Amino acid sequence: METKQIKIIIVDDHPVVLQGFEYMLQDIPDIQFAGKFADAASTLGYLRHNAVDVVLLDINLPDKNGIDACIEIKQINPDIRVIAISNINEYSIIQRMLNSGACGYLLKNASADEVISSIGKAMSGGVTLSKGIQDILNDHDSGDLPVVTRREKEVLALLANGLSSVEIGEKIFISPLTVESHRRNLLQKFKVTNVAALVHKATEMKYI
Amino acid sequence: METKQIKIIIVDDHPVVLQGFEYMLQDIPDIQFAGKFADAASTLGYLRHNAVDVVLLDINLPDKNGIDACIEIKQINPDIRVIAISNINEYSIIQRMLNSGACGYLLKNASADEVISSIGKAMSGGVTLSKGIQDILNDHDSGDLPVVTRREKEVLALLANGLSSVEIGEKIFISPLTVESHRRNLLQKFKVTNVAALVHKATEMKYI
DNA sequence: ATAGATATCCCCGAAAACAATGATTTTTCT
DNA sequence: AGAAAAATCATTGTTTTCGGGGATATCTAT
Repeated sequence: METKQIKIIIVDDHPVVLQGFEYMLQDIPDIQFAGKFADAASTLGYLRHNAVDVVLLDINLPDKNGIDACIEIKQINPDIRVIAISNINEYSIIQRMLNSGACGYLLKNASADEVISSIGKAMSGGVTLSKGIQDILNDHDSGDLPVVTRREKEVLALLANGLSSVEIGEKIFISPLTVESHRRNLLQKFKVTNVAALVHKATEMKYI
Repeated sequence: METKQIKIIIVDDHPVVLQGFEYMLQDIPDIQFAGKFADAASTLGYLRHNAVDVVLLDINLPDKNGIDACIEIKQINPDIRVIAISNINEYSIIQRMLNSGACGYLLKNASADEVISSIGKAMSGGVTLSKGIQDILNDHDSGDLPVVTRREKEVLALLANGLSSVEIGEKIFISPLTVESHRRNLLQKFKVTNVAALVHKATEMKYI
């Protein structure tokens, strides 16, 4: 009797990387390579109509960041195991990726063995991090990651587009005073003193 | 008699990509593969002490954007031919990369033939663009690219860090009034109405 | 149903940003 | 050397932000 194959797709905007992973995985008996995608939109479209076990998900996508993409994938089907792949070894990104439901974080220079074992662990409910990632996480107390609410995020994006508090208020039908509250909370959460720095920091941390 | 080999280095923060290019080029007789680098700092350090003919340069580097890196490479030695490699097919980036002295722009999914022919053309003084890139350039009038001066760029970076006009003035020893002039010029050049939008747009366009 | 988080709205005063011009001095390039 | 571009400083006035408070709602999950 044979066990069911693990259906897997890969999402990355680098064709080289897609090729590399496909080549790496195509001969593994337990793994069924089900597709390659270069952006979030096509991936989500596919996932809405096709069953998949594991998604290898890059953090840098052209149309959306990997964190939001991960959240949306989990909304479509919480059982899908998402493994983040990236070169970024910045604490804030890794941490938030895991908070968003990813069950692993691989660097792109991971070996084939490492990738395959991650997939195995992911299927059995475990979590895998690339070598070194664990160290990065340990070096930080988890107190310094801004947690922004839905509304705050909305305001943040509009601020980045140059709208004033009044304009934002008009746009999303709330009082400008409320906008200023959100704005003040954002400044506090990101520990900055004006919107310019807020936008910069939030962009770097991929909140926008 | 044999012609002199072309010395070439590759700069990219993706190990997979580095490997791919090395593999692709290692057996070409006219090409001497001289090194792989993952960031701008180590590349510039190497170039200051070693002669190189061609640099394949990624636009996304961890410590600096490819545009600035290219400018600095050309300062070290204007004879070095820089070929940009990237997935980004955004007009502003391509155009500015070429303005900065790059003599080619390849997408990362370029074929081996395409890469090798680009290197050849680069050595003979020509310019190569990947398929499709030329079309992108033609679709734009070259009027909409902000040209920022050195001082403006300096101010821009400090603005992004959250400094006020007064603070910036103190920091770079000019009157706050002058800072506001630069700031106003930046707002005009980027066609935005406040600093938040300026920082956002400038970051997207890799001016920061 | 009740606590805790989130979203909403309010007031005030100081500080900063923005808008519209204009002018002078340096640099830079041809 | 001369023109063009960049950098500098200035005036005046209006709008917006920011920081310090606080007060209700509304949602959410146990």
